[in-house]
Amino acid sequence: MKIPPVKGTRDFYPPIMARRNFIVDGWKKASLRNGFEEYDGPIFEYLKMYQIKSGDEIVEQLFNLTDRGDRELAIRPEITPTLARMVNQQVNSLPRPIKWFSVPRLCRAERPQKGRLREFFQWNIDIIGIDDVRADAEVIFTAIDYLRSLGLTSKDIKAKISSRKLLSALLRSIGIDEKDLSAIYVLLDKKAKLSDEAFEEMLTKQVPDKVMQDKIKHFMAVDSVEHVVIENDEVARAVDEVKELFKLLELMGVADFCTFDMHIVRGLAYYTGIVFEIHDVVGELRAVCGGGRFDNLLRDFGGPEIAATGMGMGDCVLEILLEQNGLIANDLPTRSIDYYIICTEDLLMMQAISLTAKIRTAGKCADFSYKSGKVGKLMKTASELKAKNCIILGQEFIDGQELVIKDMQTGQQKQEKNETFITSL
RNA sequence: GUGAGAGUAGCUCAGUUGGUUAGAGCACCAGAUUGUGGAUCUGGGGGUCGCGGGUUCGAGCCCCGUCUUUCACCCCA
Repeated sequence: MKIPPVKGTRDFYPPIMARRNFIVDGWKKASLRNGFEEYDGPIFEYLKMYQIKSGDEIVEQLFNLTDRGDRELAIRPEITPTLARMVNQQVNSLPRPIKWFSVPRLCRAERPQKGRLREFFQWNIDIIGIDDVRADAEVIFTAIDYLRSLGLTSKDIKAKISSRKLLSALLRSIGIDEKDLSAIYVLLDKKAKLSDEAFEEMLTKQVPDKVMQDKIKHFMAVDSVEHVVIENDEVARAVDEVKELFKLLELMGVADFCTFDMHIVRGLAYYTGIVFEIHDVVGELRAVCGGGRFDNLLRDFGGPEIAATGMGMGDCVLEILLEQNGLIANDLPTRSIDYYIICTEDLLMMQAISLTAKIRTAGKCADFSYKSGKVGKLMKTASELKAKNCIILGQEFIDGQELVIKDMQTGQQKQEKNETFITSL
């Protein structure tokens, strides 16, 4: 019986696995050089954990199960709740700031489409315990640092940055009620995807007052934080914070990657301050990454009120972006063989295996051919395996324990006593 | 969950108005090649034409259903 792969999943054959490792290794390196420590949690959690922030609708988007003890569980669709749980558990003993990263495998039962699958990897970095835009700046910098290290430039990608605090202050300054804010956030978040007419219509439904509508459209059209009209102290403070953030990003040398964009709202309710998304400049892909400040998260998961900011970057959109820009090879090496051992006759096979084992024991990568025979054919195999060196056991070995060692790059070969070679490793 | 396109060898695809035993390139295996590598040539293996049903004397081709996939919508942590 032939069983097909499950919808929305990927099989990582060695060449594809090499690409995944290229991405994941880059994430880990970027995290570590920016001062983050790695953590991970279980691949499933209580279903309830994901309902706290997102409500019951989210259950349809989750892979959930009931275990034999009747526990309602779900495969993790994100790692932030796990992070909140883990930090809360040890909150009094963890040194601040907590700068943690993770590259979890996540599952969401959504319909697959371009840049979105049902199982994927997502790089998460979070800074907990710092109520200051310096932390937001560092999160944004780290994301850009990674993308830049792969060869993407400010002509390819932009970090669009805004502030929930600013938006909230502006909306309230024109008389929007606190309880209507989240509905308007959702609408504004969609604006880029809607036609002007459709947006107009939805806005009218949400905010019937024509004067208020115009005010919203007016401040949403602002293209620089410098041009925000200071309505009151609260707006002024929010503006100052955004200005400070841009100053820091300038200082960190990534200002050309960053732009202020009022339309970045993020659908998620839990953001409380700076929010940002990184997009391809062409704008045909969904966001490469998104994040922001969520100062209430730990409290919402039963912990103390501690400031937090972070971001997530999925591998699907990123891979498309890298592919489009020719920044990820499709023939990345799947292994690296230092020595490939071949022998011309079957009676040397035992010696070949013994030699291979000795090289491996010495810490070098070695492999041997299961077949003895024609040197030309076996060498072709060595070549296909991209072995750095090929060691031939033949007449020279029979006559005097001599190995023929060929450098596959230069084509030069030398002869060496078996014992001498092994001790030199 | 809604809508549209696609599905033929491991991969990329041909396949005539429906007509005998379904093809090519690449990949794989072997030989040419009895001690020196990415080439060339020759040969070989590999298919329930996604699956199920229907129309027909006859279906890879037409119709229906279903699964998968691609793209868009909903959603997007």
